[in-house]
Amino acid sequence: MFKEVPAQFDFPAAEREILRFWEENRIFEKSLKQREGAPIFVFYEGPPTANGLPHPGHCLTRTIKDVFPRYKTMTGFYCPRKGGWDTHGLPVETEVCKELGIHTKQDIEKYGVEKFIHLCQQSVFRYMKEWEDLTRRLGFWMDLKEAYVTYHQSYVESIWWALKTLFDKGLLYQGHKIVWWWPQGGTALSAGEVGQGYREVDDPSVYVRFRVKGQPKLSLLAWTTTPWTLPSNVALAVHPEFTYAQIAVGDEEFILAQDLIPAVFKGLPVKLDQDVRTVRTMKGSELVGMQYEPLFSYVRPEGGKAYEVVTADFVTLDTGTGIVHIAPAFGEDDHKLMQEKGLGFLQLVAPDGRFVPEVTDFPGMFCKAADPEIIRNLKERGLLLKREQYRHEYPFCWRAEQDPLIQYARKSWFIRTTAFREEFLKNNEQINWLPEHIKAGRFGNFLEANVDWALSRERFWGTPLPIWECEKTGRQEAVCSYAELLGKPGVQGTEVWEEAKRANPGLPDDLKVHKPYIDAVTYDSPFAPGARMRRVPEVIDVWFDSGCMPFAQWGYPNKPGSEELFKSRFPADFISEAIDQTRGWFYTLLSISTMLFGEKGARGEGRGTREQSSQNGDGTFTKEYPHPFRNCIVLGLMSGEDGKKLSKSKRNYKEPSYIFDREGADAMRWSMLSAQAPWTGVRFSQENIATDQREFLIKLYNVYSFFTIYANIDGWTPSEADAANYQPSELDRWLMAELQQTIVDVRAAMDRYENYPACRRLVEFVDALSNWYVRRSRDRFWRSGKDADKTAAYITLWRCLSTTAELIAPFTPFFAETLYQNLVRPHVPGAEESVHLRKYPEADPAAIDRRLIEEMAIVREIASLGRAARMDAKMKVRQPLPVVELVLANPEHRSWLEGHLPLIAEELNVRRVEFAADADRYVTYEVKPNFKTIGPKFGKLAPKLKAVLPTLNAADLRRQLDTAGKIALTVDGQTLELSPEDVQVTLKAKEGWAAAQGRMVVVVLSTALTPELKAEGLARDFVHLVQTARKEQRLDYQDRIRLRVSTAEPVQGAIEAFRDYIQGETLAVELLLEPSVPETAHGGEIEGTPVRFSLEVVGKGT
RNA sequence: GGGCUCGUAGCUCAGUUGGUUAGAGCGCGUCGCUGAUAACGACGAGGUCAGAGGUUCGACUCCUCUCGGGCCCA
Repeated sequence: MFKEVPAQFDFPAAEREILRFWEENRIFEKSLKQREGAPIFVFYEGPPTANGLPHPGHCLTRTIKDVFPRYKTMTGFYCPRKGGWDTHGLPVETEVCKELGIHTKQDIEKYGVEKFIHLCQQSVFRYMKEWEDLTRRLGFWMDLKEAYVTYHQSYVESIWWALKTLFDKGLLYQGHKIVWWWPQGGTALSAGEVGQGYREVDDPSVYVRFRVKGQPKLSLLAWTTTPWTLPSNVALAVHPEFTYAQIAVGDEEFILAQDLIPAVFKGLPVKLDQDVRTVRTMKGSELVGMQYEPLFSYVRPEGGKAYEVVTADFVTLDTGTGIVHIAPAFGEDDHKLMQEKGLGFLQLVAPDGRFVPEVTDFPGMFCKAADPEIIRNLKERGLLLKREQYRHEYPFCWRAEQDPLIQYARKSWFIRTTAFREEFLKNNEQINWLPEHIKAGRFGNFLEANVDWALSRERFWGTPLPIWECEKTGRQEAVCSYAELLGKPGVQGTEVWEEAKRANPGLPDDLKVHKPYIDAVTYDSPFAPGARMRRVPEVIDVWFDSGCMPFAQWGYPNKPGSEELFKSRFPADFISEAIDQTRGWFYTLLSISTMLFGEKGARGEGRGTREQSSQNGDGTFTKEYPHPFRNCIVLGLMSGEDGKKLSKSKRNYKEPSYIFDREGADAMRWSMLSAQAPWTGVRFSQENIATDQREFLIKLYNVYSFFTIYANIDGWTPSEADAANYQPSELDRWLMAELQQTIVDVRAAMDRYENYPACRRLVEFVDALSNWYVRRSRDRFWRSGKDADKTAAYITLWRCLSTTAELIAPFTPFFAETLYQNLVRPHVPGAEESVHLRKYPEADPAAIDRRLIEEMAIVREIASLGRAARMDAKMKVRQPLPVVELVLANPEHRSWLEGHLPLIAEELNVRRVEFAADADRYVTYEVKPNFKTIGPKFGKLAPKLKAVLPTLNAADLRRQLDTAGKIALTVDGQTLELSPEDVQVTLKAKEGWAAAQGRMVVVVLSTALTPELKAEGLARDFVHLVQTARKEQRLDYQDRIRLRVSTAEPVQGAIEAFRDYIQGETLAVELLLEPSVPETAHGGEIEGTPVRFSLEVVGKGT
């Protein structure tokens, strides 16, 4: 017996039970264990940060990350899945700040760095439970116990190793450059971080007069959207090739780009044609060296020229005046220009974003907040020409959304990634990106435009930059582990950590490699006698942490045993994250890996051959591209139910747990996997999840339920004996052929990392199973008794469901388990404990009868057309008809169909199916060209051929084709010869028949009814009424009944005539025709004749 | 301003190397079937495949431009 399957299935409850089963029996662990020694399939988990709550978008990520490892495991690979957590950086620091109610860097220092770090460490796993719950409930199999954690000492030391490697090669350097600066946070941010904080804002945009020296009436007009940088102005830039005009307006004169005059004076009370007079025009190059009076003269720039016009190629005519205000402290172009032209430098804003005291008009004001004051000041002094609002994208801190970033000249640490640009591209070229356009598109472009990585952060909770500096000489060296540090001569300061640990024994030891403890550690300088080496104060960009995970997750190379682990699991075969990681994780992984292990890596110049790594003579390790990942699915961003960004506060999505409790995890997974390609930006919708569940899981469930009901009635279970005597019907063979083809197709798609086509194929199969096989086989199961045919049906359906359970296991692991535990495990000796310990189905090519599949497709089309014809003729399916005639477009199909006529007859409820003897009565033929073949063959004649064909006698053409195998005709004076594949013969049903046409066949119904057929129709109607009543009375399937009927002619006669049939169908041991039946009886009517009947149970079972 | 990407039915989405008749599901309407079914089937309405050019015998598909959305960058 199979366990009874309830009519109403509670997916969530079943899933919870299966979760318990998996955990109690350690199925995941076993699935790994049994593949030890098999070829490895390497998966890298991109670490999430657990200090925020997971949302539906993470369900997509985690589903995709789960389905391929599961698939690979079932297909024979060993696929360990080590989890990971990203724990450092600004996201953590800002969360802690919010709780403490503090904001700026000074606040943190006042609060105490040591206490602050402790809070950061404690907050890292704030939502760990939610993440673990989501992971577990979704059925994402992942080793969370052994997860790597980026703040752990071994992880940090791996990063140190990487940084030391780069440092020793001169690839890690300190530079004075313009960085994106977060004033309140007191640190620079990387390109990746800045990119996450852009927002559209209105900024002031001002046109300012720079008075030319010695000519108080003449001004150079410049434009800027950052008035706060004006006090730090050093020069003005013009384009050497543009034409500039000196114009007189009233008693004033201006210099600006000629083409921009209309735009600049727009909105001012100046009529261009009347009030403006051009004094002279000149090339930008002619303005070079012109001196002007500074707007503010708090401090004079140092180190070079100041307050004069220079040329610059970056000047454009898109906006502004064609004259650009240059402040080298606050703009990248400006800074470069300073170096090129030998300009002076002036930085009147302190690192905290406030004006320095020398700026006496606005001392201590936050620079951006001072904009209005500066504008007012300029206006009062007559230096402002015009002021507008300018709407543009401007970056804010990605973690403190109210804080604008500023471009700011600062000394910081950089990685010379630009030296590896070509290598990055070469590596990228070898990666299989899905969708493909990422490679040359977004990611490739990003690599092309590579800039040196701004690595350092002047912050607290991050991997400390492992560089110690000689206090006397300033010379530096890098350290790759705590142990190495302790081995240095004259080490001091470790007691700071030891004391903290003594005072607070609960402190994790990992903290000793963090600030402030690590900062206390100093040692004797090898560069100057008596001097100490002290660590530089910076920590590093958190994104560098995650990019190190291929080796840092193992603690490579410091940790014993890590080398083997790292090298055997490098590179990853598969990773997947959303598209926002293009400049995030995808980049950090690729760039770090290329620099460290690339063919031309920092570790040496050694080369391995393809698919080979080499241990070079100097102990370095390089690897052929691609690495560190071969295949990458880039997911689309998920939006909320309203199509907008997922937003907790807008509540535009249902919590994942809501779906898990309603539709279940499988429904969620299935929807993510089957509804669209994963890189489609998908709109999250509970309704769609429910729909997708109906389309597949519920349909499959119904088949499963059907099977168990009847198998239990007949006491059928799979047995060797039955299998040995398997006599499949044609329908059985067809279903098995479809199943095998499905296996082939699903495997092929999954091998290409294409879950979507794989799912569509499964949907198609389950539809065929449910809507054709089961429907057409219902009678075989319903029949009483047991025979070889019925057994064959059980075997077929059972095999099919069992195999389907295996096929869907990676996609919907819970329901697959439900099926397996009931259908297979108890009934097959030696069956694996779980479907997830099975091998993925392998197709049996011998069972794929392509012709049978095609034939059945035609049969299904005929059935569909027959139903359509009945509909037209208003002839319901219960009414048997004498004959249906088929007219085929392709006579070849006749032999195909001959074996299937009984099936068609039954499906269409007709006595006979015939091929029309006189087809021309019912149809006309049309011969249409097949452009796919005639296009290349005849070129320009093809459309003319199309025009000619309908003018010819189609029946003749068809005959020619039949007899001669070709058609000869003349088009445009040229004789053409058409072969059978050049044309398509189609049919059109003539008016006046109950007929329906398809591409290949016309189905004609005969609607002439004999009294006998009519009576049978009535009898069937009656059966229908009784069956409905049985269902209403909730009778058991096998209950025997006594039927009392009261009706009139012609129904009464029909019932009498078909008494045996009716009793058989309704399981009525007695059928009594009576003048009247009790009031409580069922009532209805058949073709206008009233019928009343009652039924009572007289026996159970057979 | 630049790059990438998307624009197909009321909604959510498919659409294989270009082939002349563009599909599915949901929703809507009509009809039908059902003792596995929270179902199912048939039919119908609903599309200038964002728009304009171009290449081609032939364009939803390839190219160019424009418009609109998204993402990324400046």
